[in-house]
Amino acid sequence: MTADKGNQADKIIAAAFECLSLKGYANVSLRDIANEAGVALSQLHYYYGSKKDLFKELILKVSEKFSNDLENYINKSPAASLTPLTLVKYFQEAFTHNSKYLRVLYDLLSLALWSDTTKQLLSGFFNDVSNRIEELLLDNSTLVEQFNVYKPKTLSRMLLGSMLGIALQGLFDTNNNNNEIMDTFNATKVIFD
Amino acid sequence: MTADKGNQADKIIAAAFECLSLKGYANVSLRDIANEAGVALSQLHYYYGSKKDLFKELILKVSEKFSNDLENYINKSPAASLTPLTLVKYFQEAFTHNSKYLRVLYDLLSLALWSDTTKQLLSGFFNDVSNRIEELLLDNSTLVEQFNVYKPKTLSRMLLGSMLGIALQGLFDTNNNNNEIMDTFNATKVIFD
DNA sequence: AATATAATAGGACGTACGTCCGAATGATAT
DNA sequence: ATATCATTCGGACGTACGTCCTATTATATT
Repeated sequence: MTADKGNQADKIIAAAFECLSLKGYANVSLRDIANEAGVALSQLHYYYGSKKDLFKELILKVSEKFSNDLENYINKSPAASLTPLTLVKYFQEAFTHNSKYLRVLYDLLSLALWSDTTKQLLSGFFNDVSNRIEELLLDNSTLVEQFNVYKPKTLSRMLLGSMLGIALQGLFDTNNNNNEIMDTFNATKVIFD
Repeated sequence: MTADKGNQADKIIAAAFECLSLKGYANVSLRDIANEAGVALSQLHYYYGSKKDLFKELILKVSEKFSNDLENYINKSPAASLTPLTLVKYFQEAFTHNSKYLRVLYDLLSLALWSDTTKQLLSGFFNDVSNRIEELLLDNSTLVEQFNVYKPKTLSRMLLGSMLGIALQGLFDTNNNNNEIMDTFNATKVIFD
């Protein structure tokens, strides 16, 4: 999502993301984005046609980035320690170092509450991530046994939901006390005791 | 939040809520609200001064309603069965019968990501609810013992976060399969096994 | 070098928005 | 009945927005 000099279209998307992470969709105008990108307003229409289409593209980029990040995080973990806790650690890391992305994700989610096309895009993203978590669960046979009352799909959705909700809560901590939020993430480990 | 005939100010707030639940903050204009309320546009300025102040009022009303609902739900549960699972059941009920309120809550949350005054309002609300959950936890001495590794405050935040996240996820289920979401809520019970 | 195509910029267009004024109406007190 | 104050309304004002047209500049093709 860093600006690729020379590629105007990417520069615009990157600027859109930057604006979004600073002010949120409701407060961002195409003029803001054009300014941030250092580009004429009309360029946005030239490359993306409409505001809707521009943000459609942005959503695809953001969810792709999230999926890739998660995948990389999983892959760099030693296979021996690959558990659902990997997911917890990933969210802790994301919250600490990429809260900007989390804010944008939630902003886009709220957008999707009222727009069917956006909803479709993001529910696809949710499904992808949730399926990936399900794979993690299934890789661990003792876990499957431990939770055999619940379907792995259900468990993975529960886990993902918890992560998202705790992170969301953390974004509202006015004291900005990261320790408390990390502890809250950690508390989900009671699930695997 | 139902329109109180004769009280114009309340009628306007109720209309604002209705519009919000249908279209979301970003897509609602003061003219929409005035129409919904059956009132002249200028009345909104007369009673609330500005759009910001109107929604500030609305946020207070909505969070009050949430807190009250939860409190009522807790109180009508038999004391014997008063556990954190009460919270799970409350969210299941809210999701099934009051998803409109949940949608509005998330919309307002996303608003708060970018507005300090809104953030303050809603983080106060979060704290209230989280404190109430903490009381529920503390009432159950066996639970306190079971989870003595984690502070009750941390556990309550984890629980609330999980509920919010799972509900959020549910709002994006395009198949609208309520059974799956209820199962996902139920899966949080593994915490108390 | 000449020509065609793509990219960029400036700026105009209509629209929808939040705000708020001034007049009309209703209610209340003297 | 008159005066005072609160309430309601229609509509105007300036502004900011998304869209898109036209002219200009850069790039590629012959």
